[in-house]
Amino acid sequence: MQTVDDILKIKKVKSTAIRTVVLTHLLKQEKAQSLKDIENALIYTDRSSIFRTLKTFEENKVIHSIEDGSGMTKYAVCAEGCNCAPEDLHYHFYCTSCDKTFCLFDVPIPKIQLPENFKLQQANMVAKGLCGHCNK
Amino acid sequence: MQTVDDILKIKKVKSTAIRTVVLTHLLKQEKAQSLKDIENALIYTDRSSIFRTLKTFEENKVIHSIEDGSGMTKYAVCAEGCNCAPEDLHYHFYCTSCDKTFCLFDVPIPKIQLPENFKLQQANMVAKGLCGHCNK
DNA sequence: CTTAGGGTGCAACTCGATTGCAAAGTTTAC
DNA sequence: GTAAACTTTGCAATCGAGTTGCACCCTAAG
Repeated sequence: MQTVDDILKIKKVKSTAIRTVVLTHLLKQEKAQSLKDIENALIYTDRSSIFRTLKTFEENKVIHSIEDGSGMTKYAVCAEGCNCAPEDLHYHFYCTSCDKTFCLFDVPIPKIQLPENFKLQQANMVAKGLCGHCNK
Repeated sequence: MQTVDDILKIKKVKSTAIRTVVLTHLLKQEKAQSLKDIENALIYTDRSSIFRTLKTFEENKVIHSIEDGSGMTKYAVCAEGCNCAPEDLHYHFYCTSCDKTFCLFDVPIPKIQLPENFKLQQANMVAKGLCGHCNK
C-alpha cells in the first residue's frame, strides 16, 4: 500500500507538513471534501495554505476537483493510475439531504456522442438525490 | 408556436414586464446564459430583479439552471413539456475556449446505475472541451 | 555562513450570489 | 371606488467561496 509520502513522490510534489496532513486527511474520507470541510476537520487552519496545497495537488494529479453544484468545489484523491483524462472519469453523486458528495467509481460513464467537431477534454458528471443513508 | 405569455401562463407565472423581457431574451439564445450575460444583454439592469426573476422561473420549471464549472450558474429555457425530472435531463457542453455552455438535447443520457438505496432526483452532466467553433 | 527560491501565514480583496427594506404596482374584499 | 393585503421591483448592503499580495520562514545549494 502506498503511503502519503510515496504518493507525493510519485506525483513529484515536494513533501511538506501541510501537504502530508491534508493528503492524509483526504485519503481517510469516503466523500469528497470541500476546502471548508478540510479547514474544519484539521485543527490547523489557514484557508489559503490549504487552498494552495489543493491547487498544487490538483495540478499534479494527486487529487481531482468536483463541481457538485453545492456551490463549493469538492476534492477527492485520484485513484491509483488516474491521469484525470476523460477515460478516467466517474460519476459523482451529491446527496441533497446530507450535502455529501460520493465518487461512484463502479459506475461506468458511457461514451458521449458529441456534435461534429466538438472535442471532449474532461467532464463533470454529477447525479443528485438522496444517498443510501438519507433515503429512508 | 408558443409566445412568451403562453409559456408563463402554462407554467402559472404571473406575467410582468421584467419576466417577459428576460424570457424573451432567453428564448433567443442558443447558449445557456449567466446572470451577468443577461444583465449585459438587456439595457435594463438590475441584477437582483433579474436574479429573482430567474429564481421564479426555475421554481416554476420555466428554465433550468446549469452548473458548468465556469463559476457562474447558467440558465436555459426548458424544452416544451419538460418537468426537469431525471428523464428530461440532457448533457451540457462547456467550451473552455469561448466560455459558452450548450444544451445537447440530442444526446441521450443513459440510465445511471446507482448504488443500492440511492435515489436520483436530478443530475448535472457537463462535458468540457472545445466547441465546433473553437476546435479549429 | 550566505543566498536563492519555494512554501507558509495573515490580511485584504474580488466577485457572484443573496437579502433587507421601502417604494411601486396589483389584487381582493367590502 | 377605496382601502387593505399581497406581490414585485429597485437599490444598497451583505455574504461567502475563492484568490492574491506580501512579508516571513525554512531548506537546499554554493
